[in-house]
Amino acid sequence: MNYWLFKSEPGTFGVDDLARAKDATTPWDGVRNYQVRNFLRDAIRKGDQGFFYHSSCAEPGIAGILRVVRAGYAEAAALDPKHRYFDPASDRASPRWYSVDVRLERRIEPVIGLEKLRKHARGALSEMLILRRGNRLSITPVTREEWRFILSLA
DNA sequence: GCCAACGTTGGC
DNA sequence: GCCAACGTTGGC
Repeated sequence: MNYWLFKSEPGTFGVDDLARAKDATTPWDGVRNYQVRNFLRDAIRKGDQGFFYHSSCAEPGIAGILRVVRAGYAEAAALDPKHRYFDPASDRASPRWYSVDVRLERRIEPVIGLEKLRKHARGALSEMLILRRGNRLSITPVTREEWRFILSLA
């Protein structure tokens, strides 16, 4: 089983939105970066866990724990001409974009803030991609050690 | 294949 | 709103 960090802006879609969704489950869609697309298509498996990270907001940080309940499949939004994520270059036979389904396992309250994570940027979290300057990937891998360490901060 | 311009991201 | 960093685009 692998661990990931899923990043989203709560103003667009945050933990509260996921909690309200049916079965607290949603397709993680809208990814338009090829490196992250490859994670969705090839690496993220059913049963994997992830942190739900809130970015571009008043309190950036980890706000919940997710479970992947469906592995990568062709992103539906890219195939829907009426959807804002529609991409005419994607089709069902050879999809360009992928999504996985995630379910909210639990919230983390209070949020484990970015500030708190940074305190360990030279220690246990020295390899943490989210702490790297300029990192823009919306999904990043998390090691088992990082996962456990961060949970201990909660 | 290069690279400048542009758009997006995300912390502050 | 600002700015740094990065990915993508498109002319050449």
